[in-house]
Amino acid sequence: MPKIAITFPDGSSKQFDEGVTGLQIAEGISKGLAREALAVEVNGEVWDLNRKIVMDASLKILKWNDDGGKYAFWHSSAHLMAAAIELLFPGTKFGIGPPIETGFYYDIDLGDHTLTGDDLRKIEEKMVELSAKDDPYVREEKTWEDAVLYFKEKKDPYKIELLEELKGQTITFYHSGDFTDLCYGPHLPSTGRIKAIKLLSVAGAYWRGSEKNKMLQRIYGATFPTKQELDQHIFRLEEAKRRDHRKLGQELELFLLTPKVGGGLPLWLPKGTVIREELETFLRTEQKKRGYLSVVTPHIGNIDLYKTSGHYPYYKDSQFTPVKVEDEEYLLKPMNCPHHFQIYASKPRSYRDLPVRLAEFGTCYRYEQSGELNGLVRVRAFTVDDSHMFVRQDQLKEELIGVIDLIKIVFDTLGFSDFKTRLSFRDPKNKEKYGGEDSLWIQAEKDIKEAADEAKLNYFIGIGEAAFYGPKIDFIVRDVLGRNWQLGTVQVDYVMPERFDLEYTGADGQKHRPVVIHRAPFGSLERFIGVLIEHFAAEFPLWLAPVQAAVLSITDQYFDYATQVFEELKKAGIRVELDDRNEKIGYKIRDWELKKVPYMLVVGEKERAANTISVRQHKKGDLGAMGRDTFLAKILDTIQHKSLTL
RNA sequence: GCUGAAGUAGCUCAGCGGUAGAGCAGCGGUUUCGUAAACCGCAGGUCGUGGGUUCAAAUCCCACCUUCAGCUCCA
Repeated sequence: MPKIAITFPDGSSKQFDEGVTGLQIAEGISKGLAREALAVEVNGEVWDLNRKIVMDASLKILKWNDDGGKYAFWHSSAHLMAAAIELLFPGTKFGIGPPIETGFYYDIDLGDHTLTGDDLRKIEEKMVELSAKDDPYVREEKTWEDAVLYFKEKKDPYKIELLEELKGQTITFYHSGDFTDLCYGPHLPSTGRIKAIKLLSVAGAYWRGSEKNKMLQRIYGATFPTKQELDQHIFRLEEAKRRDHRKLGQELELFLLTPKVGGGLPLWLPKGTVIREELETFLRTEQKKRGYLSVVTPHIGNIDLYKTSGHYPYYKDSQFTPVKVEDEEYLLKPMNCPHHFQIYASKPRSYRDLPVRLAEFGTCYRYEQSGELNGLVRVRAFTVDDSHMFVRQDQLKEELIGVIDLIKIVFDTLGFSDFKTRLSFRDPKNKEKYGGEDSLWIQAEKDIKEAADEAKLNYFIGIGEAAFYGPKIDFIVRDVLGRNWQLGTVQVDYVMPERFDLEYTGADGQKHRPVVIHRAPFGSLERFIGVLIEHFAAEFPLWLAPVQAAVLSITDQYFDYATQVFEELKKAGIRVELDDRNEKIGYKIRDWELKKVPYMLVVGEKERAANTISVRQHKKGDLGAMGRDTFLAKILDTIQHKSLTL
């Protein structure tokens, strides 16, 4: 039997018979490993455990904690679900069924039948039944023609459509029990590995993601190797719901969304406005240090501005209908740029003046489809912490790095560590979607990449994610439900300066074009605060907390002293409230705990006599008595440093 | 916009053919209390809107509006 050499992740190497499988190798190492193994990585590719290895290879056994292991687990789970569906609903046509970040889904066409919660339960039960049979997942290679024939006989048009793109290639099928699917794998050794199963929801999804296609039914599910892990997962999902910014925003009176005003048009309540203003002040201060100039522009503008900018054709579907005034048409501004360009162009600029950094918290309006609206994270009126920076080509990279630095400071200050950075480039196959000369795009994408490299950003590249006028660096944060939201953004723009004929006079006395950087560290205050609420579970750091402290008197006999403490803190600039309700102290404490107020200051006989306050910290409990000055100095310090902990 | 689900008091929810219910919040009173809910009372709703079926509709049917989940699209 010929031998092959297998190299392990630790660098060690061992000889095996040719045709050995990953599972056999795992068994050779330990029984426990073989039990936990889900898939195997062979020369960087994820393979089935029982696929034969016929060449020298580097190899890693993948378990639950490896992405590749989870991927195989959920991929196999999708097949198991499809198998169950086929048994319960014969004739179902299958779309695609991939693993996703936290589970898997399968898109299916059931004809006229709409799935109910009851159906989901039945499918789930059937899956458990099939898992108990422990059928192996068997890989089979077929010619393209045989594959098409199979699905023609099975009358599965979606699979045939998928095959169209694989013409001429060797096709792989996977069988488990009586179910067969087109699939490049990899899969678990057998269905019995899937022990804990929960189907979560069913929703519509267009075939191949296009609005023009038929809508299929998509079933989302999650599976785990053990019941404990499933329970934990369900607990996490419920925990996440508790952090939902829409729920917390209502409970804590941060903002209001009411159909009486209109969908996606948030009203900021006094407590939410505190957060908003604190964030604005924070950024304004940082920007001042960096030479930004504040400007203010109106909420509407002549439609010609947007025709010049090119927003009008590109954004047509996402703008509100123009308003007519004395034969002129005005648009609710979908962006701030054209206004800022007019400010730049209002006087001649010298190369010595550049960079010019114009900044505004500018409210923009976009007509989003009703189904897109979502709390504060997707609205129709939002305020961009916008700036347009007019720079010379030779200043561009340095300015970009400066902007990235600012965004990092913003994210750091707020404790956002779990974010992704995407370099959003245009899709070269779809050039008509974008404005401007080819050469400008090549230059802009190069500039962005170099700046990102120099700023040591850990990024990935998103093809087709660019704005129509230029490439971007996007900062993306996940919300509690695992949805990704783009917050901060930096964009390089050679197109707009051209369209608006922006100029500066160079040292050579000639006219030159500036480059524009569009940037917004928060992205929009609405979305940012929405994500922030979930990030902190509305337990904000002291500098952002709408109410920083509440003074609670034990009984009404101590109202005078409580008022004294309250006035003193108020005078020092602390956001403090006085609880002089005729209630027991336990009641008041519970109330302020639920409001997530950082500090409760309890005063009664002892405190009045000693001229102190008893400090209780949110979620932490009684910290004991403290001198009034000591407490004030402590919280002023915490606020000033924007400390994340109390 | 599309597919599906849901709309009952400020909030959370029960009622699912026989003349609207609870808890919390609010208001009035009693209580004067030491670290997560004292007690008594009062008030509060054209049951999302409009049509229909019925002797009778929150409840059944239809349309529309809004919200939620997902898809598509985006800061």
